Amino acid sequence: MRYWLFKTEPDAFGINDLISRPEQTEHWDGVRNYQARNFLRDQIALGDQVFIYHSSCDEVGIAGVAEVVKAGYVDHTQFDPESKYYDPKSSQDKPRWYMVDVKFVRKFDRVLSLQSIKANPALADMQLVQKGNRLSVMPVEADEWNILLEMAG
DNA sequence: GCCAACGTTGGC
DNA sequence: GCCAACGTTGGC
Repeated sequence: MRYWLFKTEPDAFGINDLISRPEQTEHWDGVRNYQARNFLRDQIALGDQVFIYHSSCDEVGIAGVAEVVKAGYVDHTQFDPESKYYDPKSSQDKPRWYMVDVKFVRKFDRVLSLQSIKANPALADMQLVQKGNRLSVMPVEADEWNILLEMAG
């Protein structure tokens, strides 16, 4: 079992939206970056645990936890011309983009702020806090995961 | 295969 | 809204 961090803009889709979905489950579509795609397609497995991270908003940080309930499969939005995630260069027999399904597990009492994550020396190696990091799907080490959970209380 | 131009991300 | 950092595109 592995740990991950998924970024999302809560104005578009946040942890409260996940909670309100049927079965508190949603497919994590719209990832259009090859490195992140590779994680989704090749490495993220059923039962893996995921931090839901809110970006570009008032309270930037980790909002809670979700669990992978379906491993990587083709993101259908790439074939839909009406979708903002439409990719005209993708094709049914050679799909470019993948997604997973996640189910809500837990919402933190308060968002674990990026500020406090950066302030913890034990987390200095986290990919999230590296300069210029722009990945929307990234791995989290087990020890980092445990530290973050402890900080969240 | 290089690399400039462009678009996007995301914290501030 | 700014801007640094990065990924992608496309001409050559």
